[in-house]
Amino acid sequence: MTRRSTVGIRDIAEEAGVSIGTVSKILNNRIDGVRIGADTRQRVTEIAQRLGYQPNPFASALRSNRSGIIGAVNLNPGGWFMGRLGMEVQLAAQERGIELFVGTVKQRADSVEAQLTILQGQLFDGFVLLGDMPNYRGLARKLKNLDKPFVSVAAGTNIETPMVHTDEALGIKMILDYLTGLGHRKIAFLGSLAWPMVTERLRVFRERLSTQGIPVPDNYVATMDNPPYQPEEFAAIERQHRVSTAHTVSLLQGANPPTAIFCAADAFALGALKGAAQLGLTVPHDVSVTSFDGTDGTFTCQPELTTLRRPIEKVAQEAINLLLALIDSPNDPALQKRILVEPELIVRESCARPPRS
Amino acid sequence: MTRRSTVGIRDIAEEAGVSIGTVSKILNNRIDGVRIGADTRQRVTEIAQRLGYQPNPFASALRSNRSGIIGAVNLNPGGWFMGRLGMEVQLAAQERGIELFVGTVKQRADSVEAQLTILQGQLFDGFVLLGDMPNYRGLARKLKNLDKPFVSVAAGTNIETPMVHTDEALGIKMILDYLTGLGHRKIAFLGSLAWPMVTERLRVFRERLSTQGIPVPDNYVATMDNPPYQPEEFAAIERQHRVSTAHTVSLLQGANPPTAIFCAADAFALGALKGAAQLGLTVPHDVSVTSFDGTDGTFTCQPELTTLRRPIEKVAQEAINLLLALIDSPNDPALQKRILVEPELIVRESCARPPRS
DNA sequence: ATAACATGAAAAAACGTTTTCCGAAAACGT
DNA sequence: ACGTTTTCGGAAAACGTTTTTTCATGTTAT
Repeated sequence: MTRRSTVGIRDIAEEAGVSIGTVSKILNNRIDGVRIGADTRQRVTEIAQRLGYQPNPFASALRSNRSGIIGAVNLNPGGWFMGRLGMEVQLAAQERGIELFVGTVKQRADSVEAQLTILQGQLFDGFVLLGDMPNYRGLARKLKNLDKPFVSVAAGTNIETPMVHTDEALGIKMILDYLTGLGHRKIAFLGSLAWPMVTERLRVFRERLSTQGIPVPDNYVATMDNPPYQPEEFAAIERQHRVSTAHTVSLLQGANPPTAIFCAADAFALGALKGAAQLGLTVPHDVSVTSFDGTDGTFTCQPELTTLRRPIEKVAQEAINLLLALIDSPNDPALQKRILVEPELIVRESCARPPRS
Repeated sequence: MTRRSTVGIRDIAEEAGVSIGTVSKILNNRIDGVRIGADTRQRVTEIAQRLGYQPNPFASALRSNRSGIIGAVNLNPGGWFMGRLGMEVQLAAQERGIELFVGTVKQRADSVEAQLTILQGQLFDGFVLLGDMPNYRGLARKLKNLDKPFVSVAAGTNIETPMVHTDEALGIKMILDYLTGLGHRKIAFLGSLAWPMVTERLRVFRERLSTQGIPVPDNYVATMDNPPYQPEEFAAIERQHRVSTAHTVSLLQGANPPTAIFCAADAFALGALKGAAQLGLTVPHDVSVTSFDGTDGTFTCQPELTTLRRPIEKVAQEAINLLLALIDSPNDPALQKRILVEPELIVRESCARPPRS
């Protein structure tokens, strides 16, 4: 019994007494053009089953020019939200029976370039680009030249490519309405401008409050970094935490301290909690804190954070759906769209009415 | 100017006036058998460069039977540590110039089987299996039948395959010595036995304390679940948190409460922190808490946790190194080894001398 | 001077599929 | 009965590499 390396289409053909072409057509459910008798179809599928046939993905991809694999590049895999998003996107692809190859990008710009090289290889039928980075627009332009379908997911920058994102403007409005509804008028912003996305959040934050006639003094905007982009910033959770703690301390110690702190991501909110604690202040009694994203860290802390949860599974599913549609019909103008999914406000323990001073 | 779909080896050959076989040999740095003149070599590489040649991975893999891609199956991608490990393993592979395909497994047993099907396809040259699961041994046996090189990473179960893992026995000893050094004699264990790994930690915990003559009463062992395995348990961070909070409360309210709580993973330690807080107790003044893994959540909390950090980057690198070696020489008996990497005790704020009662 | 060998490169045979093209037989219409 | 379709399926070409085999040229040893 010579151990044949693997069972191939050839073996099935032999066993069934048909040609390999026929087997291929049957196994791929080809309906176009040529038809196959029900009985042969039955017999062949049965034999393939019995022999435990596993198609050789390389031969198949080589000939058909479709790999059945899609790629993902995560621009910030170390972040809590983005790390999770990578996983969910994978799950979503799996659900649809598709292989998804996640490429993790290191925190250096040249690494993104390296990933691009990979994408240039014809390994993928298409890909998703997860997250945000400075000069996202430039990156997107390069990707477009690859002319392979891709969708941008959770990118702050607005570009003219298919994308799915949380409706952040709505989310910010939800948080702010909640806060003002509690009576807050002195609301500070805490975040890092190293991400374009946070810059955008700050813009919407200001805009929304100004339409409500609520002033945002400059010293209420506590940002960790000004552009230009510091590459090492990315994913440095610990540094984010330390700096936001310090910022919170000075925010609350300054003149005319805010009664609520709007944090642009979960990691900042945990910093705010710690900063308040260091001053001996109680959240939410002395100051309210909200976070943005709603990752696991928002309920393992004390007090548990009121947060705007980005519906990460939904985002992932929409992204995969859109990409697969795009792969099927790359030129369908109806698919050149933005999908916005609604976030959810999760009210927990970190907000209360402002203290009457 | 007809737009040729992609530039191939054929174009290079034409341009250089050599045969495609020659081009292939040059581009792959083949030294065995046939030699190539230095001048042609030079010329061909130069042309390949200029034309921006990207090899077709499918053609290459089809003929050579090596894809240059390795796979990873993460058995618990939702966990803080394991989620991170998946990313690091990928980074480590990237560092070595290898593509790594991470397969995320959903929290159901049949999903693991599904992943196996993928692995059975000849897509990968080898793979790493990340993490732990009930009946790991059975899984490993099936994987062995695939006869493709693989290494087990961070698996609690001891099997006879190449593996890399943290030296957990050492780590537990480090924590326990630290705790007893502070004067603790009443040390409780908090964790979930849904993972075989935690069961093993409990065993070592008991063993070590017993050699020190320190008793571990049954009510000091607070485990979330008894086997058999509850599939949904996996990755359910929130539930872990809630239950460990409750366990801590009863631990500390019971008769003869412990003065220190050894938590078998970070998520449990955050639960312990919250449980203590709910009783109005202060950590570390009233009770000490240690955690295991040292993921990001251990410093964003209050007080910051003293933890045993598993050196995740090191583990990932060793795993990739071992796997690549194994792919090169699958039968080298010297590679059938276990690699243990040393953990690190990070002392922060959550431990102190026991209160004198 | 001739056999033996080394060197450099061309030619051709894989690799396992998918796809295109073609033909035999059966079914159908007049 | 004779063309004309339809139905089912075989034969063979492609896909872009890698690998093996073969073939010219020198070059050295006898």
